[in-house]
Amino acid sequence: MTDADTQRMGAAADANVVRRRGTALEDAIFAAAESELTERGFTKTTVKGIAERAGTGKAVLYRRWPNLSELVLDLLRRRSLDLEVPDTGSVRDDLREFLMQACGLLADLPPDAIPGLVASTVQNPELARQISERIGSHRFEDVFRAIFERGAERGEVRPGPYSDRILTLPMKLLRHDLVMGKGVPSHSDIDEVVDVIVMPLMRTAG
Amino acid sequence: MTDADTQRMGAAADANVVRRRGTALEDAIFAAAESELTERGFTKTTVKGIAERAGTGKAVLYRRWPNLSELVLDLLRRRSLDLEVPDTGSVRDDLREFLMQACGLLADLPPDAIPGLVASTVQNPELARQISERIGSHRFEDVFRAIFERGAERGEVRPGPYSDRILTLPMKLLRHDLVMGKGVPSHSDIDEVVDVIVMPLMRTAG
DNA sequence: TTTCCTAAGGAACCTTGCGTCTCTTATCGG
DNA sequence: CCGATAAGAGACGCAAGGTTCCTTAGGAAA
Repeated sequence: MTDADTQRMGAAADANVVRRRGTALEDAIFAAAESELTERGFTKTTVKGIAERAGTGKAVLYRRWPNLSELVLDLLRRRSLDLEVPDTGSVRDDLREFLMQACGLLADLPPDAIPGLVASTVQNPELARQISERIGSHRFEDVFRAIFERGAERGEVRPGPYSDRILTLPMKLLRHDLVMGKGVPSHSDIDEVVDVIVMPLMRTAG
Repeated sequence: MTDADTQRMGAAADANVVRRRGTALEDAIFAAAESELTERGFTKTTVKGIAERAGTGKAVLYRRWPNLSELVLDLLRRRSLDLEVPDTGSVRDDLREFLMQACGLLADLPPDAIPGLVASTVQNPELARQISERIGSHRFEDVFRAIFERGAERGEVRPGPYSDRILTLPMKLLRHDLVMGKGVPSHSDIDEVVDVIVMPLMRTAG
């Protein structure tokens, strides 16, 4: 009986051994991934680190995800994108409310997470699309359109139709700071974007 | 005499051996780096690949740069930032001209280069600052201010002063796409940013 | 309860690239 | 010519990505 055999038998006899399956295991993996990302950043996070933290083996992770980036992408997928469309009676307040919600979705990601994900998946158009979607892309346009159209009916802003450039403007400005490593936009950042750029632009006759 | 000894002596006797020093060597390294980046993308480019392509050893690269990211950053540094301030007589054309120049500096980088660089350096504030600068940052504000002030004198746009939010707007929008892995903005991207966002905003009474 | 199937968990393995070190010697300047 | 230095080549250690193999816990069905 070799040392390895002894070790295996030892493990098998260990009363604390508890194997998880399915959802419970995946929850543990996701929780471990979030912690590793927060503590180490995306660039320094490893599959091994997540596996160990989740109390499992690398092979278990690779049975589910082909690589780290797709695991992290799945982590983003779990966050609800069902944001509420604010209806405060004022375009300005609707925008501020919604942008705060949207930015809050990514508040706990380390600054290198988005650029790191983008860099590692840019060659794969489908993954690139999913990332773009997860961090707020085309879905958000519908919300902004609804806010502007409602405001146009109240005479607050110019009437539509609104081009993609307009509908993507607010998120692009805030996301720019996020992906450039400046961290999550603050409330005053959001206020400035709305008050200095978006509202003046939307009031013009165009 | 071992095989390794024979090999070394063989190399020493090789009439084609030409060692480069200083600038000539660095030029060869930068040229190799550009080619590797173009062919493989940032994520797949290796120090080894660049060294081999430059006909030198890894240690030579590490004598100059602590890692690949700083080599690539130095590559960006070599590109002149002395962009001309256009004076076409029209704000719109000045903007388009300048933005085309600015974007042209990065035209040959693969789409994962900027996000990759950002991700790998975000934890280092000084490097992050330099990258931000290389892909168009605070220096450009002066150019935009000059263009707008000239236009205001002609009555084309509203008068100053112009906040940072205004002065950073065009580059942020283009840079957003760049960092999101969309590649270098096209001329029509630039036209849209100018015509749909910047000019209407700058014409408003504010 | 027993049986069977399957995936969990652990460990070993291979490859690749980062980064380092050593040694020979080409190159340049004095 | 001589001396100093960095180029070039190769070896090395380590870590992480990804893979494979084996034991066995866990769940479902009989």
